[in-house]
Amino acid sequence: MSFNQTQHYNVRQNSNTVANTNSNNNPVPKGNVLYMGDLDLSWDERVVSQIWASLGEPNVSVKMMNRYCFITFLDSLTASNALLKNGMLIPGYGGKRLKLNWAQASSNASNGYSIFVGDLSPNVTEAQLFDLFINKYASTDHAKIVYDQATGVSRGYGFVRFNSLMDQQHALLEMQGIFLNGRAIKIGMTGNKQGQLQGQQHQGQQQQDFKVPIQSNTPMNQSQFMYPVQQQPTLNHFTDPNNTTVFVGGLSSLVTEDELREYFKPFGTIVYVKIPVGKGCGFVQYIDRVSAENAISKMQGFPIANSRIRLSWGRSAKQTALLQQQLYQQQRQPQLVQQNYSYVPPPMNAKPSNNHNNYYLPGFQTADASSYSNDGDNNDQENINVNATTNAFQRLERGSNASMFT
DNA sequence: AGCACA
Repeated sequence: MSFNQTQHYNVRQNSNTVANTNSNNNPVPKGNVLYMGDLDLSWDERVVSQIWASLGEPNVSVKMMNRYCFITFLDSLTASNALLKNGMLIPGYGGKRLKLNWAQASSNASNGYSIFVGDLSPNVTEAQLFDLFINKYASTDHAKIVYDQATGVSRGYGFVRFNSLMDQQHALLEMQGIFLNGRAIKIGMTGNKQGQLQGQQHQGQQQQDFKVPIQSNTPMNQSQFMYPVQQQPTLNHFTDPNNTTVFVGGLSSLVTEDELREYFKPFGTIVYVKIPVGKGCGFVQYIDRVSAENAISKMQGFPIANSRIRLSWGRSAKQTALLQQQLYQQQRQPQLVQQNYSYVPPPMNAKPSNNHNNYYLPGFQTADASSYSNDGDNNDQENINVNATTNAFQRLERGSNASMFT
């Protein structure tokens, strides 16, 4: 194919450097924005700007993502020239080389919309993960689990990609805490916070993403779902409106509790800050939920010391217990109790639904009682459960952007 | 990709 012919059409004029090489990639130039990858974790916008200044391009704007960023140049000509420096050693930054490419169009859905899926049981396969989502979201198109290069063992997390933004957004809310092979999975946004992938690059390790033809999907009645049945219909720590604790992941061991407090002070009154030793994480509890929500959405990915923090809701045993108590009092009807998590086959007639009543939450039974009510007489319990959870969702949906559920 | 303290 004519890669080598098509790649040169955006070339610069003053190219004494030019010629040769570059027989690789670089398909379609997109305006004046370049992707820059393989960044050192300690680099922030300022550092990257300095690098470009030292390369003779002082007028760039830098948008940091996780380990990569986007550089906007004055015009596409400047960007083209800059791209020629791909692979060049960065002066003064120890063996680091420039890793550059054209940025993808920023508003593209062509790469789909991904979510992070964590806390996976090590034996979960990509096929299983895919099934879990395709059963509920028709636009699911990829599931990928990250494996340790050396051992081949699952690292316990992966990514699921949708073609539809709606599906991604719904999955962020609805799949939180769903059980898969006995574990409550954790859903979060992928690296960048926008909900869209922007600069998807194909580095060397473009592994075998799992892609399942539609007809091979597990039918609903063979789903791998673990349906938790608990004494109480609990809101999980993501959905509990009383939870005001922020979990801080990716925290450098250099950071002290006092420093962490300073970073999180602007968002509201802090009850306490805790950094357990050796865990690489921390906890910040606010006096109210709104402050915590703001902190999570505003500080997501913020660089502290030599790393970027990842924020999520913390777990608060106290609050959960309290809430359970309240709910218990509303509905003192101690039947239908199964002590621990147990396998309950999904409803035979289950189907994807836009109805909140069918959201599968941990400790929450579906509104369709057919699969588990063995006494035939449906009391009010399910309805109470459904309403409590639905209300929680409505509260969440009103004042939230997706990134606070990561 | 990590969830403590009571």
